[in-house]
Amino acid sequence: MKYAPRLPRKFYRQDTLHVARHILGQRLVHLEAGGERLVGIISEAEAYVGSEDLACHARVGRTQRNATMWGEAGHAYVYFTYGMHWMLNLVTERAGYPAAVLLRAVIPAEGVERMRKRRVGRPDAQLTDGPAKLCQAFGVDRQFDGHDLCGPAAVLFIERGVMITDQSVTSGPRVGLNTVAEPWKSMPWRFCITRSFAKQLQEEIGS
DNA sequence: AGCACGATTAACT
DNA sequence: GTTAATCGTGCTC
Repeated sequence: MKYAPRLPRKFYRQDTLHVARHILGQRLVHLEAGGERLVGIISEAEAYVGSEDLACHARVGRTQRNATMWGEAGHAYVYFTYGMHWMLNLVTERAGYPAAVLLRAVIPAEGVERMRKRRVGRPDAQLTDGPAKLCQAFGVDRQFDGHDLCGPAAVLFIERGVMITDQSVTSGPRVGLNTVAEPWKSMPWRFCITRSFAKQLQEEIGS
């Protein structure tokens, strides 16, 4: 069995908005310790760009929690919020500049049984359709903060997937920024695959 | 040492 | 539509 190539570090070094837009259609992969291979096609992502962006964790400066965002591109920034949820981000741009892309949803493609086990009682459509849900389904938590997605030992990384044309992408304001000041609250830095194209992808996976 | 809150979710009305 | 759950984090005292 031959797998698609993994996205190289130079991909993550690009402008964060570009990465957020072009991560759509790529494949999030977790090679579990037990040998299981989990894959999801990325269908929604958001950009968080620098200390000036008042929605970005970097707004408070560098802390122990957000330090990974200041590091080299191509690493995972995983943080804990709301007392119970983990969030997975991909660090972007140059080292020393804090920016990342939040993965908000994927379409399950491989290892669905494992995801169902981690998300007991949920219908398949709700296995990975939220940033905390996909972390739960993929078993992503604190231990992956700082994980090198591009290193030879990576067990969490992004594989090349399908190209998504502009007509199959929507963008809009980021989600959950209730107390964030303008203009940051309304910047259209959230990117989604359209419903119809997502449906098409799901049918291809199912067949 | 104490406190308010969050890049959410699930279960309500 | 609203709200409780639940705790690490960063800020204040």
